[in-house]
Amino acid sequence: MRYSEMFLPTEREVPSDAEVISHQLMLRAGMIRKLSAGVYCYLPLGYRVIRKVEQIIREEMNRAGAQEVFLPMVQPAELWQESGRWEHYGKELLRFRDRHDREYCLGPTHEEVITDLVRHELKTYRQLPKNLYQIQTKFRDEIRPRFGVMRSREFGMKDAYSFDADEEGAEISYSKMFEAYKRIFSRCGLKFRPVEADSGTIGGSFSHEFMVMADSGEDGLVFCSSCSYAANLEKAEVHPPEKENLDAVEELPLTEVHTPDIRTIEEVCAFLGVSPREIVKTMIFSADGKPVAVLVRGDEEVNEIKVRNYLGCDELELAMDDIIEAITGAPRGFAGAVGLRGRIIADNTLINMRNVVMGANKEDYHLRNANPGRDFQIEAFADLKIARETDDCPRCGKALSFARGIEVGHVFKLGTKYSKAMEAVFLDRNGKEQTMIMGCYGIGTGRTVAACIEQNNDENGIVWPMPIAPFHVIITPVNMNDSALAEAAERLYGSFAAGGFEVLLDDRDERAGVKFKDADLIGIPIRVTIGPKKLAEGKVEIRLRDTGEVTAVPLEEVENYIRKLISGKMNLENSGSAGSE
RNA sequence: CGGGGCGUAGCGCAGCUUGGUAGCGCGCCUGCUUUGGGAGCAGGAUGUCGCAGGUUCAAAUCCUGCCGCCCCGACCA
Repeated sequence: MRYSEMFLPTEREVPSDAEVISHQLMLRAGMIRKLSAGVYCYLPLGYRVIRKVEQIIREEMNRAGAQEVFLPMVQPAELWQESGRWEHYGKELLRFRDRHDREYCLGPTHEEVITDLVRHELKTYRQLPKNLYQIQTKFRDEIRPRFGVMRSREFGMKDAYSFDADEEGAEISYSKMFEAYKRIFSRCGLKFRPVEADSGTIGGSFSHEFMVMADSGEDGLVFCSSCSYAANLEKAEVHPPEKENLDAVEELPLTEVHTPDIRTIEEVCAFLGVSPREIVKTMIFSADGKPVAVLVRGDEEVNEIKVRNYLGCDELELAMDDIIEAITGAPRGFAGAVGLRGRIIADNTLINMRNVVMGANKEDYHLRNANPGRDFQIEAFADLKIARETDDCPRCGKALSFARGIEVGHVFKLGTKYSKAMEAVFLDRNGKEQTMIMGCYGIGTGRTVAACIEQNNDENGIVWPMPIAPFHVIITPVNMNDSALAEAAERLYGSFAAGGFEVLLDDRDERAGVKFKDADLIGIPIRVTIGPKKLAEGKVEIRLRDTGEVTAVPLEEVENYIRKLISGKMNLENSGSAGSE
């Protein structure tokens, strides 16, 4: 490709509305342009990278035995009503009507469509297992799209769906995808980590997220310093403390204390001279419209995902002030368990609580020495808090580490959630009807590219790993008006292209500095600089984008030299964390 | 949806408080010079000042409504 002919509008200034580095660089490098909130155009440079990622995904999915299909983006409401998600998916599902007033939605994911397809065609255990995947544009009407293509409303995704006759088969399908994902992200040159995850609205029993390690990531990650435990912070389990024998601890008399306008934990601590550990925080939630009080220790935070999963509700939100007043009889800031009307559940950390401070359910009053059993009843203790540095690994008890990551892939064991609801059944070898066991497996393609940039950039721009670089090599003659340089560049360009390299020839009539800046910005791994001094010696300079290392190479050796460089940087396929196959 | 902010040339911004018909840098076009890390000089083009209504002799500027975008929160493969 000739730079002079390419649609590659680079920007030297940082766009003001781009927050994260990958978004800034994708805009500056001319990879994407925004059309509307959370909706982006991919320009040639950006789309080349997307296609590289897609190709790696295809190769690995096919290798793992999956077959590519292409499903509709526009989906009829009936299918979603059948699975129950027309009701439960919420406002993220973009719904509309056609000219006949029939209801449709834009596909945010394709479980319904694929299950419908498969139930009509697969009838016997002999036809199972099957794994079908597609690379498709999805639409989710995100409340707040942000970070460019990292969290957009319209986005590219590879989604795969497995159908098995039994649990063992489903297990195998899952682990095949798990291994394929490790290979895919390794080949993309990413530093990543699979973690246990909550399965969210997709549902199912068990899931892993593939997280690209990045400080700008939206997800908190927890992993054990000693064993292999790793989980999304949303999911990270916390072991209950040892149950202590509290018989020796005297239950002191419950006392009401006047605490004028003292609401927060900090204020209560300061006012009463106690530590947050001695306080019980009473959070009032509305679970599918019904109030529930969740108790946690004053120094802990409620993990709403855990609460939602424990209660088995669809919607969970902090209750509005009117609900708080209705069940506590006091304004926000003075809620407590004593005399509270409604369900009360408590985090495990509180199983040994004795003589604690909590709100009095009365404006400007708190209680000292509240005790469960005597003063209030707790329906159940459960793991409901957010894991912290002070918590131990739930598997081995050693210290936990925390990091941030970007979710680029997610594998789910769905079980029979969709196959049951939509009657995807087959006959087993005894002629008996069985429900198919499903799995689903997603990879965000645009997000993978953005995550890659988050990990691979410097002050000058993007630093592409070779396997997904939009071009392998850029040829930069420092002056197009010097015919010797221009001709040498043309000859190299011809031989590189014939040699199968993906090469960009910067034939623009620009000063060397401009070309160097652009080459760095768009992140091409190898730059061949053609300048007058070296050319007079029959040499060109080869500069590596990642290390900045420069080598002078004789013209006749350049092609071989670069061939070796490229294949050397492509070998991520066989590197460390790639799969075990 | 709640809170905050922004909308002026392709991009980044000033002008708005105190109304008088729009400016800077970068980019773009022409010419000359220059040519190894975002060149210099000279000349030039480019604006429904987000939209609609109102106040006024006069509105980018004041008022009202709407739209779009960004940030924080709630939400989320």
